[in-house]
Amino acid sequence: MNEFTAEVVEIIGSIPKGKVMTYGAIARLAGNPKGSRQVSRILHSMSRKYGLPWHRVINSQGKISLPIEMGADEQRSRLLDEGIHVSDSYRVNLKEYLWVQ
DNA sequence: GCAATGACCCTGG
DNA sequence: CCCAGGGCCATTG
Repeated sequence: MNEFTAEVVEIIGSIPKGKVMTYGAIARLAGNPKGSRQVSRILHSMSRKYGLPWHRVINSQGKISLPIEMGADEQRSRLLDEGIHVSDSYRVNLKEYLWVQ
């Protein structure tokens, strides 16, 4: 596992309950501003293995990016359980829930 | 080695 | 707010 991947895992693991972060922000903090797609891939392949809070990661539009068939509903309910409001159209208010260091 | 593939992002319109 | 187009880049086949 390379430096970037390790950083991404570290950052995602640091997102507190009740907050969310975007793919782009994570990529920037990990040192690769243009690696948002890689972040999604890492999430897809290693979230279970590293016990990462994958549900706290959404896209820059503040929407759940995970396709329905891949578990968007599960992600939505997990966020709701943490007190994060998610609209019927899978949108989250970033102003309110974005995790900024 | 080359082409296709994304849990993306930004800019306009 | 929604849509289209172009850009990005490591992983896959």
